[in-house]
Amino acid sequence: MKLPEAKAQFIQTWGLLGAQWGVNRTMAQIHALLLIAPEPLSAEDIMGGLDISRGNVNMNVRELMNWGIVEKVLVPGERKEFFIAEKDIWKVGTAIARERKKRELDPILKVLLQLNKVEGDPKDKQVRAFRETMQNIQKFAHQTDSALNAFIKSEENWFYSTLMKVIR
Amino acid sequence: MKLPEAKAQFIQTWGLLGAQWGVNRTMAQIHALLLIAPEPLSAEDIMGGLDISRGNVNMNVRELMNWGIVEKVLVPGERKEFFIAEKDIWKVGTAIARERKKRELDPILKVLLQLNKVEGDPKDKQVRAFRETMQNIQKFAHQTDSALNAFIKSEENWFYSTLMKVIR
DNA sequence: TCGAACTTTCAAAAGTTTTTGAAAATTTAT
DNA sequence: ATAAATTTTCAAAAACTTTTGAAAGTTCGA
Repeated sequence: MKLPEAKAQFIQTWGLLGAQWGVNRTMAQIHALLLIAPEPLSAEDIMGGLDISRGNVNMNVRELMNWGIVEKVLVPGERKEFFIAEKDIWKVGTAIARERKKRELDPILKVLLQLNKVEGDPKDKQVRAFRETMQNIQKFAHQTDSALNAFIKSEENWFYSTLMKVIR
Repeated sequence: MKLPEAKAQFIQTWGLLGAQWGVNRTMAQIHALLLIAPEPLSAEDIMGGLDISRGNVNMNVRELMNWGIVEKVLVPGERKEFFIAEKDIWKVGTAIARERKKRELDPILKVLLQLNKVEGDPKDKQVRAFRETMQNIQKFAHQTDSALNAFIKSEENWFYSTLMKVIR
């Protein structure tokens, strides 16, 4: 396989992976394109490289910047804005974990906290069973939360070590 | 909050969480409904409980069974089939991790293996940079893979493991 | 201040996923 | 063997998400 073909393949695979990770496909593809670009790319480069519209580029690049894995750079002598991707894959990984945690785990932790305060006779089997289920889920969610926080904080060798601690 | 309200709230929250985890919302809601049901539920109970069609119930219950977190049970004297959810949340967690790994990580590992075999002059900066990026991603992906495998394999009852942590 | 270069917005169009429900298939009781 | 009960299928409809592209907004140099 030659380089251009390999690049195209990577962009497409990264896009598919992103889609399954709850990242929109185009956003992941833009990230891939920037990740393997030797130079900063302009909005137009991205439009051309992926064959997508200007608005689409704008929207997704903005989101990538929100996630903290792409940034704007200014190229001397150029009026346009250029973009580069974070190349340290660990940082990319932790950024994704952070975003997902924010979107996914934090809200349920909040609701679970409410739900095991459900009113009712503690002698009622139904009430007891419900509370127990909620408490179990809460414990699980908290463990996951701890593991993710440790991951986000750690710079190296994250999940394996944390996970071992939590599971053990 | 009273029990019925709490149940409704839980179903709705679990559904939203599921949606963000790449599980279809209805599938997650059916799982939630079964998780807090004191008795096995029939297809009709689920249709009524969530206000969805028969076909929808059938399809999503089947998928939950594929994931190994819901099973069919027969209630003596009843002709219908009934369903119950796995109540051990740790098992549910590992099932989800297993499915997601299968869908998400395994395919990219396969492609990455191909991609750092890209042909080209090792003196070419472009080729070198590309290979390096691929190798970094591969390393990251492999570590994630190991971590997930450890998580999935750990058969330990999660309750026991938390208990140990609390006691220790 | 003007206008060219560039970026952002957003409503409508295209694409994708999920749901429905009626028909077909299967199972079970008699 | 029959028919009633139940489950499964699947094409079409509905709901949801993403993309487009033209128009509005902004920035910057002269």
